[in-house]
Amino acid sequence: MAITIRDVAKRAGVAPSTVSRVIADNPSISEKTKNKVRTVMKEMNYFPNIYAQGLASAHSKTFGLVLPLATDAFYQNPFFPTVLRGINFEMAKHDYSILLSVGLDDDQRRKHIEKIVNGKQVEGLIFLYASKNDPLLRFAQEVNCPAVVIGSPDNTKVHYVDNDNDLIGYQATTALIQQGCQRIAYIGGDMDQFFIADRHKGYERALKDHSLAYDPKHIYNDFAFLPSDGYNLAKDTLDLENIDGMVISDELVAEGVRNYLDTQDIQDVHTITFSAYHQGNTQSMNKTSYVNLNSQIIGSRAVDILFEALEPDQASTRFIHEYVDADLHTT
Amino acid sequence: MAITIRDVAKRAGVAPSTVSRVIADNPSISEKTKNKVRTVMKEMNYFPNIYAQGLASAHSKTFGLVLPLATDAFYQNPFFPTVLRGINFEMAKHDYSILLSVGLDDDQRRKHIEKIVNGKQVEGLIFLYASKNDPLLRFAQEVNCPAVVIGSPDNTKVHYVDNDNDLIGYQATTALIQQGCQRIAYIGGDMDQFFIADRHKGYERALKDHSLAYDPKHIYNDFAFLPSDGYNLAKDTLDLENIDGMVISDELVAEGVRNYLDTQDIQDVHTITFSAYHQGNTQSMNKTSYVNLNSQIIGSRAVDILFEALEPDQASTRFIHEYVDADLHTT
DNA sequence: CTGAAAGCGCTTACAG
DNA sequence: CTGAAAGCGCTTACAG
Repeated sequence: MAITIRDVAKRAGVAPSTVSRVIADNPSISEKTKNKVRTVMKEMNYFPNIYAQGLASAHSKTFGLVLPLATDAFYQNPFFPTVLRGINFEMAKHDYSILLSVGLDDDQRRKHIEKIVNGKQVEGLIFLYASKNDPLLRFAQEVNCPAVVIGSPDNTKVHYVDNDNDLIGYQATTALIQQGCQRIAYIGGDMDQFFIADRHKGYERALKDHSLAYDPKHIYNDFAFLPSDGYNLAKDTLDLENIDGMVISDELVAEGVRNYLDTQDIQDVHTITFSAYHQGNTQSMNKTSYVNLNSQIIGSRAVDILFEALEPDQASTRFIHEYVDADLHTT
Repeated sequence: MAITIRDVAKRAGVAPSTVSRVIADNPSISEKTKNKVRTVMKEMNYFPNIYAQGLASAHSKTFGLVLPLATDAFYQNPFFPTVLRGINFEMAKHDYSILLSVGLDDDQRRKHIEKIVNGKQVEGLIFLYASKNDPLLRFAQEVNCPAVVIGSPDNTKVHYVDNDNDLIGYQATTALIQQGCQRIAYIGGDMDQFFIADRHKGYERALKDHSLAYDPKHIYNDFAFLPSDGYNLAKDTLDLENIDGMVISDELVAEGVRNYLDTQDIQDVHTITFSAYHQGNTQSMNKTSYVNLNSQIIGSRAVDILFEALEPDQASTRFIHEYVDADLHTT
């Protein structure tokens, strides 16, 4: 049917094994032979059968990407495409592919992962979220499948990459304090999300270090991560009279809040948020600061770590916990 | 190394070919044998090697999912996770996997697709977008790779699924007219996007059919699809004095527009938009209508069509162009 | 209803 | 620097 390595070999006047080595760019093959074989491959429009390569070499050259449930607000956030871009960038370098693992419920997702991991369709897993007591992550650990989490899971026996959310919460809050804010609110969201809770910790510590009182009334949670929610939050819930600064964990929420402030022409409230990807077009507005999370870098680092984890020469089991630097942009 | 079909066969006291047939649930194997073999497979925690299956059977059991460039505003829209949910739902039924094809530029994306298609890593492609003169789509056609587009491409020689955007543009506009609107604006966005242009056509036709004048001043384009843009559009650009209804193509933009209207307490302007997935929590507001696009169904239909296209018994080449019904919800 | 055998298209020691 | 041979772990006619 399809054209195979034998066909190429025959036409090029070499052995199939030689063609195979040319595909792998094996240094023991002479440039002359390589050129000849490559020319023939082009002529015949030859492409190696990936499944045959995978079976023979025991390398599928693909990673599984584990996404949250498809209903998750996660997908609305620029974080997702940005980190995906980073992952893709790094995988392309290594000529690896991404197999998606979604699923309508945990059971379905687990079965799928079980199948692709045990069935050797993937060499490793990238978790695009960190959640409490994740059964899928536990499974990966049980079967000893190399895995890296993007985020900070409640489980240290796994590789992960993240921003240092405690630190950036601290930095963001400190930035507002240095701009003169005294009554700073923390607009979190779901405190069950580790990054929300960690940034909150940093916020709290920053207040303390600068001798400002921590006031539970200034902590806002329990709303979804959508701009309309930010807008409505500002309109209906925030006690704007008693706030001169806000640390807003989610950038879409921050956008909604700013829209409201603009509408009401409220000019004396500073805001700072955390941005996966800073679009050039955003005019740097007055009293509007942000922390660039460099999420694309998080994605590529995750891939790098997975490749490291795949190296067989690691004497000991160790887990890489890496924090990607974020940069503060104040106005 | 890993446990294979031979190990299972030995332990179960049958031939490897029998085990293979049990895996495939081949009806020619007795229930008794099936049970015995299945028990052993469980005991030994056996999972078939997917690459070996794929190589031997010439079925990779995976489809490639072609995404737009990672920078695309597309990812911000609920359409993406919703359609992904539909795709996943349908693929899970058939026990198929999804291989992602992203890429930082067209060249990289094309090379990757070339590799996975020619290398038999995927049996078909699902395009999650329709764009003008898409080189990737053209490539799929050239190599005769089964493909289905989600959206309406400028190319009829391919399968596709979409809403009937002309029709729903018509229906949405008519709904506003029936609610008494006379000066209806069309908030589109990028007229290069086929769905924006098609809904606009329907809008224009509805006006005509109801003897309302088409006024170019009422057509708004050239802004991005983000809620903040909707808000700012309403604030700075829209001529709200002369508008009593708006057909807003993008639901996030619509959200921004409504936020602005609420703020200004403008109550006499109807809006209607198109929604990929209607969240239950949205209180049905006054003069706020929507068209449910049933995007999840679009996703599952795309998968079904791809499976149909894979059937070898199709005598003639034919292309399926399917429109998924949308439902109008007025207030 | 089941088994023995060939084959899918590669890679990789091994030998030279 | 290159080739012959075995093997990766399955599936699938073919035969009985």
